[in-house]
Amino acid sequence: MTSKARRAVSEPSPGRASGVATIRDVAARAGVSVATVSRTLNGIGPVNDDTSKRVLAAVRALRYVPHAAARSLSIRRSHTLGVLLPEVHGEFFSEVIRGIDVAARARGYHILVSSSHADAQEMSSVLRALRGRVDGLIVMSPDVELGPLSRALAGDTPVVLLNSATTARATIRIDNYTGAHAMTDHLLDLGHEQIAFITGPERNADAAERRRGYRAALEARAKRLPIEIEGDFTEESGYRAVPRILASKPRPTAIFAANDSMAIGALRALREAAIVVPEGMTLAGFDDIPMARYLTPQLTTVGVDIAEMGRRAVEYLVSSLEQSDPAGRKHDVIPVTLVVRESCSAPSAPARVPNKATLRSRISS
Amino acid sequence: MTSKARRAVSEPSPGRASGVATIRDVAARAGVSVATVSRTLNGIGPVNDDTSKRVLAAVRALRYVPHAAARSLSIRRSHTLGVLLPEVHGEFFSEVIRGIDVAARARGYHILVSSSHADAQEMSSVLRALRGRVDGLIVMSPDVELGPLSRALAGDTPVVLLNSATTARATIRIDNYTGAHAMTDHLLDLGHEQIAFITGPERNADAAERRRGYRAALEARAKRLPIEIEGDFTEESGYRAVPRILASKPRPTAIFAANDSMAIGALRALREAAIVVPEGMTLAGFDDIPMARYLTPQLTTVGVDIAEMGRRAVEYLVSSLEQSDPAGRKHDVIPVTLVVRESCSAPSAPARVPNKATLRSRISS
DNA sequence: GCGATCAGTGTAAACGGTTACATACGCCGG
DNA sequence: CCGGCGTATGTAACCGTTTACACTGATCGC
Repeated sequence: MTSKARRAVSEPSPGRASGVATIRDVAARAGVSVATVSRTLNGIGPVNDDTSKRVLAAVRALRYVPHAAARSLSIRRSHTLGVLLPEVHGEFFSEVIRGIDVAARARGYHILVSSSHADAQEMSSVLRALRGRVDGLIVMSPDVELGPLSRALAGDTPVVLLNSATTARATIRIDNYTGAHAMTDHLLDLGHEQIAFITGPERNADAAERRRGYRAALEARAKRLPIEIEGDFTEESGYRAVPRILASKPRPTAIFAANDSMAIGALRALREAAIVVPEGMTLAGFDDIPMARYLTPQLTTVGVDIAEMGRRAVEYLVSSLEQSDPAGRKHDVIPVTLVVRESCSAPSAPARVPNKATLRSRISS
Repeated sequence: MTSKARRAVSEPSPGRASGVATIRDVAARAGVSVATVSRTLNGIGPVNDDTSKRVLAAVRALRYVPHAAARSLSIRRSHTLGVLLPEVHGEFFSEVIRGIDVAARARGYHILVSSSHADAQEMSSVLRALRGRVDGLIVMSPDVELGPLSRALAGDTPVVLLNSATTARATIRIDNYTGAHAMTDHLLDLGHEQIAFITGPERNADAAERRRGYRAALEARAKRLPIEIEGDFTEESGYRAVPRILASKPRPTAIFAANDSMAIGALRALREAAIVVPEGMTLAGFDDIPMARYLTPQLTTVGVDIAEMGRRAVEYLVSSLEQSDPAGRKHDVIPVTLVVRESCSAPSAPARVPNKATLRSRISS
């Protein structure tokens, strides 16, 4: 039994020699049991007023702070939410995190962030490493297929998916279809007949929905066929799309890019081609990233309340975590707004934007 | 002893009835002890080849994933880094996180992010809640005083401060002084004699250094007194600064804003006053946020490699964590670059930017 | 032929909390 | 006077890992 001496058994480190105080040190100092300390600190069960005071005094004296890992192990809850993001799209990203963070902290949760996951392989491995670390997950993976993801999820961890095309789990997504439809309608209303659309990446769920909205609007109102140029959500691809758009005949009078980054690229290309926006070409984007209103001309686009998406994700997760009520699969849709600025006008006519002010209209149900 | 029956003692849940497999389940299935499983999985100590195979097979069969909290408790290490950020400055924020995240994952660490801390009070409480959850901290708090912060830090947790004015801990900061000095020199070189400076918030460390650089450059080269207008890093404050600048006499021919956001605000105000940049007024910023190159005219500014700052923070933290060598207090400075674009020219002369291309020059040592 | 060394494994004590159950006491109604 | 109940507290099992130490054979040098 010599091994028992490895640590002076329960001896509450008299000289504060070792690192940090534990609940046992506090108990010893307050002259009570660890149970009482725990009860006092967590406000559970009846504790005498005097006792409680002594405990709290000991806590302060020892600068005691409970050890989160120990607590997690015991109560089987980490009060932490995992946030998995794909390759980051700049501004979008920080907004999502901010929304999630604020909502989470308000509910007493921390967030563990992991971004830039190239492939499903890497994502699974991160997912695995998260067991025992998080109580729930917020996963944004518009590109990645869900097969590997589902397999990596033990199944007992609640998950909410952001902008994913699936019904297998709870999802929260942007109303891409309605947004794209409304923007296309707006352009049609202005009198444009040839509206080119720069698409997003092939396998991206958001991109697919936006294209669907564009096509549906065209089909419903005009007899024109869609004019689609391939893009991949990068500014560069927007830039490259322009020559091909200008070459198509009849030449389009409006360009609708599936996201703002591509619209920015297109704007650059148009400027280099000495085409003035909106007089020579109308241009619209999607997302309303902060930069959109700083462009010259200010970009007409579809506005998305990104922080709201994060907020709702947390809300759903926490409530399904704290009530044993499973809350079922929820499929929440974030409404979008049409944000009309300077970059659109009637074909071959000057811009007609009231007072240069931004005009926002809610378009989702 | 009836209480012992609370759980069938060590019985490895035969029907997988309970939640998830533990190391004991794996051990039972492989016909070995938990120690052997642990050794196999961690590659520590000698394990027979056959045994190891059996263990791994059991792991796969049971879809066993080690429980992070239990592991943390035992090895007293969470392999997680805490990242505390102040009220978020949009783009800056996402870059820092990305830099940190990528570097951390490369070294096998996770990151726990907490942003938007209004006051020191709130920050301390978060700091406290992090004990047992993180092995080290990256804290960015240019405004907050370090008193409360230091007190909240138990002292045993390694910390690296980002952009803080202190020598009490390891710090990594941007070379604000040199950057501001170089930009002021640049404007002087162009021939400007009256250069107005829009300051940052009173108690912000970055802001103070930038002002110091501006003043030093003026003092060294010109006989002119500094012209300083108060700002607070928000776009709005940049906007409001312009009328006051235009009113001062002799009227300045150049504006140097202590960050890009304020420069953007100033640009808007100048446009509304029908003053063309750079012909009617030269304008410069600081940070080189992504938006800077999309403005019209593109903004001349001081470039900072933000992700690099995150990377170095992780590097320092991890190395001081893994070697018992404390590595001492390190004070690292991130070099900056002068990014010359369209928004600056000689007074009352057209812009003279070579080919409209961006010109970057490293200016820190 | 024998102690020393070493590979391979098991046992059980930590890690620092929570909490079911037991205990002790005071007070109540009958 | 006694069973019952509520309050306040202590004891120790448990959460799921890691790892110091003990143990068993086999191999080796001399």
